[in-house]
Amino acid sequence: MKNIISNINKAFDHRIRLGIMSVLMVNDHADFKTLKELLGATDGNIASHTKALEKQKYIKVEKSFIDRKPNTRYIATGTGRKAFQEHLDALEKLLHNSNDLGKKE
Amino acid sequence: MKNIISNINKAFDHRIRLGIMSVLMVNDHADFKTLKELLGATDGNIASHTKALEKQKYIKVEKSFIDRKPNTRYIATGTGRKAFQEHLDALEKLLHNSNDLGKKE
DNA sequence: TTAAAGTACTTTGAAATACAAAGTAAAATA
DNA sequence: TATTTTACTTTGTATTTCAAAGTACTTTAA
Repeated sequence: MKNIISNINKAFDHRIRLGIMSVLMVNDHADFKTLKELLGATDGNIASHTKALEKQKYIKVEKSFIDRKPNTRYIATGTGRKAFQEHLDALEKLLHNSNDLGKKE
Repeated sequence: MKNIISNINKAFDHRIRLGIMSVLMVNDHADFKTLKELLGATDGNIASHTKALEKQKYIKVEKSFIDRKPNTRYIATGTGRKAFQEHLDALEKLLHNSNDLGKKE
């Protein structure tokens, strides 16, 4: 490993994306409105952050109509789950392991 | 609590700032070059991220000369340590607690 | 002793990202 | 039928991130 943050995934740097992934790890899906409320974010915010995660193939979108109204539902992909888990492991290491300069690796 | 990420500190969203704080939590100080090497970042990068943390009073800077060369040393402040610990607690909660939509809070 | 190379940063300005306001389109309500 | 609400999407600005270039020395080497 070259540096102590090399396994921290840039895609999860932002708290809203962290929140979205964290919700989608425990629930097999969540819709636009739910994410918006859970995260206290604006519409445009949810739209752009989900789009970013989608672009990375970390989540996928399913559009349908529920009660005649459009519904956008987000689901974590296998790739996304794996990437997020690896990110969490990296975080764990960064935070609990020694970045102690006294120790040589 | 209004939303599940309300206690996540925006100042620590970025992996480089996360890394800097994490290093400064276990070591009572670290200098510019050390941070740069540990984090695999460029000079300008370290300069701007430390400046951001400084602006928040989360770290402080001590400038001196070591072997006739300028040396910039960073130290986490009490405020910074507290804020970072709270951030970690919030992360812990977000990641391990239930954002399970099946459960009402 | 001066020229070239290295060290330790800081500044800068372009590129990428984040944001909320405004826009769209259909549904519910009055 | 008009008005409001719901569920998003688009847009333009504002902010942030980034590394290249700049500054101010110090060290080495001729």
